[in-house]
Amino acid sequence: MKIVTWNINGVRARIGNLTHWLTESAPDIVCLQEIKTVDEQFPRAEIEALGYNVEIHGQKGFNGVALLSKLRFDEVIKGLPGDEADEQARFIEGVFSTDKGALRVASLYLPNGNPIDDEKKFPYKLSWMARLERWAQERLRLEEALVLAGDYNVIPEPVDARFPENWLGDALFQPQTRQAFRRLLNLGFTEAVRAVTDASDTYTFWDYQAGAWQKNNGIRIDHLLLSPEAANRFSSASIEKHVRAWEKPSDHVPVAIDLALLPA
DNA sequence: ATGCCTTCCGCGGGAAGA
Repeated sequence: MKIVTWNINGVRARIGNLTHWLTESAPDIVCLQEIKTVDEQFPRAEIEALGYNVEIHGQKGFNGVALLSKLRFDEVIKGLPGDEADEQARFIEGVFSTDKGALRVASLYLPNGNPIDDEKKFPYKLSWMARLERWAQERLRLEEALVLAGDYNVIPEPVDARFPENWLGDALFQPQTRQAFRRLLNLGFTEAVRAVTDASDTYTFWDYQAGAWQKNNGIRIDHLLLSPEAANRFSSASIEKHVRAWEKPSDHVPVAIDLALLPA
């Protein structure tokens, strides 16, 4: 079963790219981030026509996440618990039936957090990460195959940036950010890409500006975290980098994994 | 580092992104 995360940077602006990519890549489950639309304006019909079920947690103008799945949804939960006042649409989870039992997949869009001296933005990022850790701790107790995928806005290690020195003052590479990410991992997750390669040049994002793509000035910030039950079924991961060279690309590319699971 | 692009909203630049 192929599961992919992709920050699409506007699903309405990118619907042609998305349908082309779905046909080419043939994922079973897709975690989308930054759909930048309310549910009612999501281009549902074009995606359903390709055989996908669609669940959306949208928001006007920015943020917004979605799950696309060839499997039927047994359950859908929208929003990350822990702060009733948080109105930003950054989290959706779906549960599916497989030949090996339940599979839970979450699509997350972790706050950017810049600038770090803003009185709200970086604290919001860190508190969101703390909420995510609590959520993960609870979900891991279920002992399900769990894939926690999305745009984490975290550069985990220096090797995950072409020019790490450029990111020292950035929320994506702060010691507190990296520590919170390690705390999450240390609950018992396997980070899929780093489980199969320690290579540099495994980036998932290239800025639109200053010819970042042409210069390969990239960072790795889109991650898939696997519970032990998912990691035991995990065989491969790949970054679908060629999509960044398409016309009107997102600044992120799809990151895919394969799990030895079949629809029930 | 900033904002060299790009999206969104909505009609004119402003917010947001990373």
